[in-house]
Amino acid sequence: MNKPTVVRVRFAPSPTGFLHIGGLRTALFNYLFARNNNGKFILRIEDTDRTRYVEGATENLISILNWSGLDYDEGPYLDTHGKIYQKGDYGPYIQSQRIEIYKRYAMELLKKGFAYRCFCSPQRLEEVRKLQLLNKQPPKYDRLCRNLSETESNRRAAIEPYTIRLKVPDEKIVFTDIIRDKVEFDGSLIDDQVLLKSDGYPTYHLANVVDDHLMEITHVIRGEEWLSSTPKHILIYKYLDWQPPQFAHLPLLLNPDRSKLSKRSGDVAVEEYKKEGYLPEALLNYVALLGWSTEDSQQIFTKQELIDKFSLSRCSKSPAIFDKQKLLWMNSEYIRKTDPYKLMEYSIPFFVSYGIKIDINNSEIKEYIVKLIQLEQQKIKLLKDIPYMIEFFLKPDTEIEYKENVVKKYFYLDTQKQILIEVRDMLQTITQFDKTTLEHQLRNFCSNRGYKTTEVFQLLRAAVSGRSEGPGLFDLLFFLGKERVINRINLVIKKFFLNIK
RNA sequence: GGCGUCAUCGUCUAGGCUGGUUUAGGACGCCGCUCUCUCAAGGCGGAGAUCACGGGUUCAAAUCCCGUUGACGCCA
Repeated sequence: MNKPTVVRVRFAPSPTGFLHIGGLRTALFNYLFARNNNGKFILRIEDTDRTRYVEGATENLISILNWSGLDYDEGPYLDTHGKIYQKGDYGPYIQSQRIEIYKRYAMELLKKGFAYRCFCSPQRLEEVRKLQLLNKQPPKYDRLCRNLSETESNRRAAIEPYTIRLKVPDEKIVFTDIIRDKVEFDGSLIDDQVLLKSDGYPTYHLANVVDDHLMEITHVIRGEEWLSSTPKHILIYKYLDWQPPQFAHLPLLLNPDRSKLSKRSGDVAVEEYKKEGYLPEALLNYVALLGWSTEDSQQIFTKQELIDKFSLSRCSKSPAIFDKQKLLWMNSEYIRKTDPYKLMEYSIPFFVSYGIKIDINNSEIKEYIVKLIQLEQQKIKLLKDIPYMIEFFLKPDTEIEYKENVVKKYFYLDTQKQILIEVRDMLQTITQFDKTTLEHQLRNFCSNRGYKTTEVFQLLRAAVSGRSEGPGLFDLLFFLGKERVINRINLVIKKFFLNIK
């Protein structure tokens, strides 16, 4: 009886820093594939390369993955105190806690004759490599230790450090990739990969294969940079008598200069996008379109649509450049559709870093901010922009910043002063200080006195906000309130027109 | 250096398997007009791709085949 095969996929990052945009895309595709197939999505931490380990990187990875909304079914999680705990029947999910397992399989390979001990020193390896490069040969281990007799190998193992290498046969290794179809490699050209390092730690290749098997991973969905090492993995499966999973190698994500997306050029840390005020849904939606598309070229997807419509067969093979402009557009699309109350909540940390203190226990001020956000919602591209866009509603009248170009343009003519005085006096008489009344009165004011609306409205805007752009004037005045409006006009008259007759 | 992968507007891509319905479709960006108290958003329109190149198969190729080139990745 075959048990029904449940789709199981994993995202297996190395904790070497922050979660990378490329990593997020890989995680997303795994997530979508799992959810689409009613399968399991697993997080595994591949931290066996101790030289690249960064303190706190695992916690970081988990928390940013959490922020992105890609929930997984098994793996390490963070508790409320930020401590790691693990959940799932296939654990531990952190490779550094599985070292003995890898050792065991390395030994099995050794025993079966599919691997061998290599006693070559790093210095000798380096010399061999140099010589090969000099002769324009591909740098590759010369297999010196491959033919050591068993007794010789055992004898030296007792007294010398050694690594364990895979015996790569001189034959063609062919496999079918879901995205790329048939891929063929010549075994005679592949290096005898080190599986177990002299310190007893496994290399990526061994640990990865062992875990994928033990965790019953059915589909390996990863970046194209792993395509060339796949034949080695296939070999390990074969030698251990295991059924290999199906492979799908995603096209690479590139910098605008067409190099592999890297930390060196541009922002690649998901953390950075969070800090800039991108919504996770927008980031995910954008990244989903890098290497995947629907036939009708749909651009905006809900998460559920993404899950329902996703399929590996619609993934493209060619690499994609990460285009920040389009991401920005998509983010504003999402912000426009987000509930203003949520936007208010999301924007609080951005107010803090902007230097505006908001009393989060004061529901009145929060309501007010929600209204203000609503006024500008169409224009917000990043959450980061919110404080700047509405700060003049929140600052005391005396702290309004008057832009230089505004002062030059609006606060220097005698007629402008006159208009301000007249408008102020007119506004003073309005008892119903609401939008419709304001609009009605201001338009009447203009037509009665023969002023152009643009002239008066922009002048008023400048006087109360210090800017030449912003929300509609009547909204602006209404949400400021009569008292502050009058006060600000007076302040401007005093401050800028004092020297004018 | 070897091996591998890829190749449609500046960018993301549809179409390619099952050749003609494609004067190659959509999205971002760009430009213009419009709406308008401003900035956006919206509406309308525009520019932008000899489908990398060369050869073949065919009445017909972006689509099938072969080769070349380029880009990128991996191996240290």
